[in-house]
Amino acid sequence: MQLDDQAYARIAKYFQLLAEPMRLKILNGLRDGEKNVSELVALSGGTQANVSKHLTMLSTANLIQREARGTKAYYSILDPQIFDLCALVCGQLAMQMSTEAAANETFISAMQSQAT
Amino acid sequence: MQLDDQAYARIAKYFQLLAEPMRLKILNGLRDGEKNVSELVALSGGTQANVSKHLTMLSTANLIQREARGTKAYYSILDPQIFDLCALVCGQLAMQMSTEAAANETFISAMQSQAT
DNA sequence: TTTTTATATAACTATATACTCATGTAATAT
DNA sequence: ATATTACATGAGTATATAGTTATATAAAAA
Repeated sequence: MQLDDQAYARIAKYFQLLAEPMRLKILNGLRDGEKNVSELVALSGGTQANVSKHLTMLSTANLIQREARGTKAYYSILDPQIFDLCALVCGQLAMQMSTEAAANETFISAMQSQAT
Repeated sequence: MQLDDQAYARIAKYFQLLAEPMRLKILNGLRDGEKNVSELVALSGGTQANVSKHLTMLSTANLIQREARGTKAYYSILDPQIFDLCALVCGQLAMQMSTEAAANETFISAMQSQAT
């Protein structure tokens, strides 16, 4: 696939949105349906200002949707495929970790067999 | 899914690796097999120092593999699933763009029908 | 109308990171 | 031995961004 610089920039910007723990937490919090800002603040453990900023970012990028009802603002996932992305990464990391675990075990038993 | 803070941090770091145009370009350059640094420098249009740094990062994170042969260093993709990630994002962006395009067309035809 | 509740945002700080330039290092060639 | 080629890396700079604090805004309640 041949991509121009603008395409790389766009894809990178998309990944950048997912490259923050707090945003991932927020997105994961929205997995089972819409939540308002206060709920997400409680759920994430972040400050109101910070959560609100992340929500604005995600909303601007059309990853989530905002709907104001009364004094509250409800956010919801726009494209659930985000979770496919996260699942892929999780699988990838799980594999890395199990590989490391296997290496550790090898290392440990090697150490043990060397022990006097 | 309940994830602890460390898990979010790890997933975020993984996405961070994919959140740079130059790294995406390099990874895409490795899609059809191993390449050495000079080849990747030529292909990406970056400087040798910068490409080398990105390669070190990707290699440290076990996204790619390094093999030195003579004075050259050949890099190759370790887990081709990265491309699944990119494909998902590309699909997502394509959809966004077509939505925007549709909106633009609606806008344009609305404008045209208003024209005197 | 005043107060309260819920959310957004501006100003600021601290940190991370992409990049460049210069230099180090190691293998091959002369 | 010296030079060359290929790559890695340290130092320094510029920029982006996550976070905090304080404040603005807007709807609902008193």
